[in-house]
Amino acid sequence: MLVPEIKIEKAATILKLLGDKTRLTMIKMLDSHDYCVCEFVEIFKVSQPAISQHLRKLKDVGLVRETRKGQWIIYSLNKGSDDFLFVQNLIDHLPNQDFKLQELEEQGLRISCE
Amino acid sequence: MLVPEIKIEKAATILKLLGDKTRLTMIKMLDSHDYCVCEFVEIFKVSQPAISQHLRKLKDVGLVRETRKGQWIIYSLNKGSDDFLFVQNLIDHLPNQDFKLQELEEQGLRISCE
DNA sequence: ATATTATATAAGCAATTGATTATATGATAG
DNA sequence: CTATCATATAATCAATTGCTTATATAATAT
Repeated sequence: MLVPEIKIEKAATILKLLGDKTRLTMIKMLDSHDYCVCEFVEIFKVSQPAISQHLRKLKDVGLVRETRKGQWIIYSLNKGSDDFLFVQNLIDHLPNQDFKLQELEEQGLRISCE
Repeated sequence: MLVPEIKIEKAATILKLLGDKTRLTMIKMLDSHDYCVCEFVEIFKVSQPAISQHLRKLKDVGLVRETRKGQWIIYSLNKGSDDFLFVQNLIDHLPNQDFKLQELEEQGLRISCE
């Protein structure tokens, strides 16, 4: 056994969650650094509730954590998750999404939650 | 870049497909050896059309191949797929499912397509 | 040819999903 | 205390999903 095992049911649950372009991109983005909800809203061009609902699903399975910072809530990868390695190995195959952050900065929207 | 990259969209499509317990188990099983449709029907306790539909989805994204062998159709992993490494790395985290084959053999159902 | 077996496709349906709008909660600023 | 800003939750809805049954296709056996 080369890698720690994850139960099929749990793996299917995680993969179903990541089988959505928005959530998969979020997770890849969070691999580089943390983001607040309002930044995701700008980036994905969907409503704030839609973003909150995606983040809630990711939080419910333990893939992300939230930290309040004043009026903002910052989301980060939960690297302590039992299944983190599974997810990490997976997102290592995906192209870096830092250009999204750059786009945000060019629009002056990054500063909003600092 | 440590591993070949896969586009976010393609990755999400594959992960959505594998985010189903039946299909994820099928792919893991096929990592050990090939199966015919009728064996999957016995193993998963769902209708034959349900199995055919799962296999069709896996075939449509290129993860499996089919080979006719008389009246049976044998499915196998498509190791030539561009995304095979992505899938392989993923299923390496899953527990072996060979016990399902053993159950089949104990019921005398394995021999049916030989 | 006809019957049988294996598989695929079509149609229908209940459950789930991902979005929206409306509203509630919670923190900060005046 | 009240207004504002950030986020979460609730309600709703159209689209998608995964199953079923019915039927079609394709190969084998008699």
